[in-house]
Amino acid sequence: MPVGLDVNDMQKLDSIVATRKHVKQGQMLFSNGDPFTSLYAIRTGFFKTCLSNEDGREQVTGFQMAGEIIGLDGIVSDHHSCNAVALEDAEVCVMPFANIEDLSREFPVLQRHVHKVMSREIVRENGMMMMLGNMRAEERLAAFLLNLVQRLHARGFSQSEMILRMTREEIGSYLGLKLETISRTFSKLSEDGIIEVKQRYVRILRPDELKKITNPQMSPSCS
Amino acid sequence: MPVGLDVNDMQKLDSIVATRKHVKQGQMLFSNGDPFTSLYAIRTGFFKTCLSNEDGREQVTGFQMAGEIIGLDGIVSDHHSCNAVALEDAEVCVMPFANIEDLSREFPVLQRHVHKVMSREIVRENGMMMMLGNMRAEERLAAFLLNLVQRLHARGFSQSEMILRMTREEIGSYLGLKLETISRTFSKLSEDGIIEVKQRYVRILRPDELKKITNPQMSPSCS
DNA sequence: GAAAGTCCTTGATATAAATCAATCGATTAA
DNA sequence: TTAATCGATTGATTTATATCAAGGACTTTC
Repeated sequence: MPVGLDVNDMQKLDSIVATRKHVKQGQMLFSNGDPFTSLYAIRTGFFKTCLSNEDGREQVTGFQMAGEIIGLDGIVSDHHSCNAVALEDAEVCVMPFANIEDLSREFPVLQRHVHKVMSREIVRENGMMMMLGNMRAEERLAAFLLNLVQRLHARGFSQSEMILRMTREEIGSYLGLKLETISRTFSKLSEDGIIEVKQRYVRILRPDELKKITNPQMSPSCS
Repeated sequence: MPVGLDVNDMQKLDSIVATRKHVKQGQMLFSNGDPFTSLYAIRTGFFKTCLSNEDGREQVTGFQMAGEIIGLDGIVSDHHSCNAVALEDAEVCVMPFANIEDLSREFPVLQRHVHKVMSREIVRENGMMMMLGNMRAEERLAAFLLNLVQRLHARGFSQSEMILRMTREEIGSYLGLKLETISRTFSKLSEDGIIEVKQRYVRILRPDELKKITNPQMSPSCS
């Protein structure tokens, strides 16, 4: 946080993230209907958030990794409206929302940060609507892989290879496709020499080609 | 606002919504790339927000009516990332976001309200992902009509009939379908005696049947 | 190390929605 | 009033993805 805060101020802000919680792979951090008390900052590990229908259909609404915030869905109704499941053993900071609101009034920089985090989530979901409403399977998977590797790279990992933390079915649910379609699309990208896939391991061999798939109409001179 | 605020406080809060702006049908209130300065509360009229791709594909991300807030997408990057277009002549309150942040620090009730508005939008978009990822055309249109008429009813209009403010193409874009599919699905619901449609006029004849379409797996005893 | 359980891949076929095309109706302009 | 335009409907056909089905590759358990 880039501000002129003194030691006392820093201690107050630290109090937001004072308590931590471990979540084992497969466990839920919170689930639909739970009372909302806190936002969670992921310290380590990997989560999915998902909704389930009355008739059992599941929609994965996001995959979250270290440094990202989950739980924003709970603010509006004081209850969570989705499930947050750890896809690998994880540790989160529990940030009681009452504290966040109190300290936001005292520290404009925190207030601004909270607003940006929420707005970022809105913009991300706007992009998901574009993806789900307009893109073909290959475009969706290409955009998904580029987004994932970019976020991993921002955390110091490779910009070309990764280990997926989720199954084909979960990717499919996120992208509005069936697991078989995800599998076939991986195979297609692999046959085309654009990526290398071995189970959960993915390496991006030709990132430009992958980007071109997400922007199919781009003229060659623009690339 | 249900709080113990004195006259002076009320005047401060009113200052947020001091300036108004008229937007003619077809005009944009803001568009992708515009600097973000304000949120807008719709006083009268009807808007759509939409994203366009590099290659010209358009995704309608929402339809907004009186009392709803648009512009939240701009907070994260200080620039808007979508277009807001008036579908009929409209009037909005211009709410400078700097004022909102200042007064939110002073009035917890306003702070809370801002957080809920943003969270509500996140939850709505979660639901859209479920719709776009998992539902069939008939389910999407049924859910869309029920949502629209419910919001209109909350504003004092009929709970069974409405005039659509948007074209079939715009509905299709919102629901991830083509305009022909929207038209055919309207005709199907009409033939089944569930709704009556004449151009932009829609009347819901059998709301329970419409709800059943959105929850296809519900057993009869649950309805 | 065999068995069981997950997850993934691939093939054959079905299907919902898209696309292409023509017409119709309603509104606006001349 | 007649064009002209825009939006909506409907039909015929195509297509991308889903579905159904079988087998293969890892991983975990005992």
